[in-house]
Order: sequence, then structure tokens, then C-alpha cells
Amino acid sequence: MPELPDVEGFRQVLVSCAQGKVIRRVDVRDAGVLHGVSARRLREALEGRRFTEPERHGKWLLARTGGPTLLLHFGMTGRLLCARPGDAVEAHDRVLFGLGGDRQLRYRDQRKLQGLWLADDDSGVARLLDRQGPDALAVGREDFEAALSARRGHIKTALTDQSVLAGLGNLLADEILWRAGLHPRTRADGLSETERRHLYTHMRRTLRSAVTAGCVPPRDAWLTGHRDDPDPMCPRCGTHLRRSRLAGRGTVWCPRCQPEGT
DNA sequence: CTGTATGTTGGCGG
DNA sequence: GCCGCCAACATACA
Repeated sequence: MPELPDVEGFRQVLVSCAQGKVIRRVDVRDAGVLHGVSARRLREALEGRRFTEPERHGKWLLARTGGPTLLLHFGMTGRLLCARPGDAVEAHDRVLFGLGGDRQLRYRDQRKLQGLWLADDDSGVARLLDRQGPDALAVGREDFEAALSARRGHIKTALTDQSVLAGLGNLLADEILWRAGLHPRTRADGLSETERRHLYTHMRRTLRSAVTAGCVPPRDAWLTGHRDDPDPMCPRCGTHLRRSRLAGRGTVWCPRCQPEGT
């Protein structure tokens, strides 16, 4: 699930559930999601602190406390949710944060592909995020174009490479390329001035809608609404969609709207 | 059993 | 060094 729009939604959960609240109890149910920190050290670092305004960079969520920062990454199946302390704990609830105001923030994740990190200070945060390119929602047109021009590989690979641009995942990349009319194998540094501009514009529009929805919505008018159909058709022109493997992921595109070459 | 899944990393060969 | 591809990580589901 989690790409930039989902993580932005989790940031909102953190704001409404936990911002300003004291962390009374950190309950690590599965230490397998902790990276570079023990359950005990996590508890000692966070209990008694208060969550302040959280930030997001790409697919990373930064839960600030005024002291150490908790960094969360959701992999493919992670979520953040707000519960009551008495609510039944589910099998995949890995860490529970008991808060003031009778709230409980939960990191739930089925597959444990990523997890939680703790940074003592800003330099610790910077170390953890040092491979991240500019955030896809915050990046300006010029930096976006410069990042792509520096890449000789396929455009889809560049868009989903977090060190080039942070936040886009497999669904968003396919969606944006479809809207921009670009074949996913187009060379990133081979885009015309116009194509680069369109790509940036469509990335912004797609991200804005998706952030509002809290996910890449599987709407009928979106490519994402059809990628899992047995015989998927392009919602714009009715052509049979193509499927293949690119950048290590299942890739869907419309051969008519996104012609190869040129 | 096989293949797939919205993520990331590290290794291999070109 | 850059690039594409693949396995690995852990788990569920068709």
C-alpha cells in the first residue's frame, strides 16, 4: 500500500492522534520491526516525551518529539492507526504507543519488510535519509528536470528510484507515465523539453489527487483502477493494456497512449 | 507447489 | 561508476 500519498495519510493520523500527547508507554510486541535500536532503548528514549509536529520525506515518516526522532517506513504492508488502549490487539500490531488522552498509536505491518528506526538528533535523521532524493511533492520543476536529465536508464526506473526522487512507488510511476503519455522504457535523459514539463505537471496533479484520497485510488478513470483486471483496458482509449516486468516490478501501460520510442 | 504483491538493499555481469 | 536484473527479506492469497 504505502507510497507517498499513503504515508502522508499516516502523517495525518499521527497529527490527529498523537501530536501534543505524552508517550506514556511503548509496547514492542515484535522486536523484528526495530532496526538499530532495542525495545528497551526505544522505550527509554520515548516514554515521557511528547510527539510534536511530524514530517514526511518521500515514504519516510518522521515522528518528532523535541528530542529523539522516531523514523517509520511502511514497506509494502505497513500502516499507522489510532486506537484505544482497550481495543483488541491484532496479530500484526508490532508496536503500540500508549498516549495521553486515552489514545493508542499502532504500527501494524504484516510483512515486516521495513520498520522503525530511532535517531538521537538531526544528524542521526540525516544519516538515515542520506540516500533520499528530493521529495516528490516538494521538488521544484528545475530540480525535477535536472534529476531526470542526469539519468541514462529507463524513465520508470528513475521515477521509482528513491535516491533520484523520493516518494513514488510502482503504482504512482505507472499512473503518472500513463497520464503523461510516456512509455515506461523511455530514456530519462532523452525526454524533450515539452515531455519533461508534462511529466512534472502530471506528477503534481496525480500526487495532489492521491494525497487527498490517502492512496493511489483505484478509480475507473485511473490506470490504477484497471491494473488488476483480468483483461485490462485503457480507460482513455479502450486499447488492451500491456504488462511486463520493469525496474523489477509489474508494469502496466497503454501501447496506444504510451507509444515506444520518440 | 507456483506466482504475485503498492518496498529496499546488495550482488553480479555488461 | 552507471545500468538492468535478480535474489533476499517475511507473509498472505489465488
